[in-house]
Amino acid sequence: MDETHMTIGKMCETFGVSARTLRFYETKKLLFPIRQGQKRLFTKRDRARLKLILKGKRFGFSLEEIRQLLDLYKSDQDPQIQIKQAHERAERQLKALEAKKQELDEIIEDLRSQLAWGKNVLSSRPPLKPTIRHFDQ
Amino acid sequence: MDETHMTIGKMCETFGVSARTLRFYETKKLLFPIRQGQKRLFTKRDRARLKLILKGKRFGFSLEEIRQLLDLYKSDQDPQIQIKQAHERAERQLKALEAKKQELDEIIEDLRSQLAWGKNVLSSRPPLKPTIRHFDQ
DNA sequence: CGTCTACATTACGTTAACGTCAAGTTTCTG
DNA sequence: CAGAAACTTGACGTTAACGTAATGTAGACG
Repeated sequence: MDETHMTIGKMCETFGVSARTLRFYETKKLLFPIRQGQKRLFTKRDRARLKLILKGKRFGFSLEEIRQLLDLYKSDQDPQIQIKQAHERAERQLKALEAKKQELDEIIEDLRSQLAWGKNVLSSRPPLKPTIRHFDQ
Repeated sequence: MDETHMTIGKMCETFGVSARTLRFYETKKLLFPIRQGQKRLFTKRDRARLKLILKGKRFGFSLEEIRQLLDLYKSDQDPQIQIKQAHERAERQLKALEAKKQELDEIIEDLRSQLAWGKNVLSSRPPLKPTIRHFDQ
């Protein structure tokens, strides 16, 4: 059992995804398993990438967005200028992410105020005293 | 010009969406324009809902998720028990939202550390001293 | 009256992200 | 060595969220 190389089946049970999904991610250049004959072997790097893919998906990113995020990790060993470009791309991504976070905060706030409203309604209608306005609506 | 009722065209230009989209949202029970003959007239309530729809979309929610959020607003004038149920649903939603926010924070953190790494690489290769390793890669 | 504009309905097309067979290998195991 | 297990490559199916005609109508206007 080489811990640095995992078969597709082992990957599936480890990460709770289907084999189809892993193959699909390969065609989409998200993963790059090496080959042993026909069979795929997923490396430590693939596993790290998959973790971020799943994290991104749980959050709601598209695979294309995730690929762009992953690409930030890719150019580590490129010459200076590419690193700089990657860095700039990363900062733009970060801005976008924080904008998204802002949207989420707004939605949460909208719901919170709505919740508060609901609570007020509940507390202004004590359950022991049956409400007078039965047929409002 | 009745400010409380808007035609579909006016809606489009106000919110920057297509007529198809508005009709589609109607079929999906997200909007409930009234009819004047054949024509749709969108009420203030529809506009409020559309605002939240668009906000949710910018964030990345599916229409189904958005519909569930909107349903929280729906039962305001229902009897007590429904308010209470809505309130509970709202709190579950809120939990989910905050979990999502947590995911986002994690991704942002992942990227931040990667960014820091990029910066280190950059700063460890001062731009004035042309790098020795021109043909690495 | 004819034409334009704004709207309507119906219906087929599109992209993303896989699911789901089908059918053929390769590898393990008794 | 036979059969199961695990894998492979197609290739078609599915859902979501609309786009994009194609075609029809109702009212405004010169």
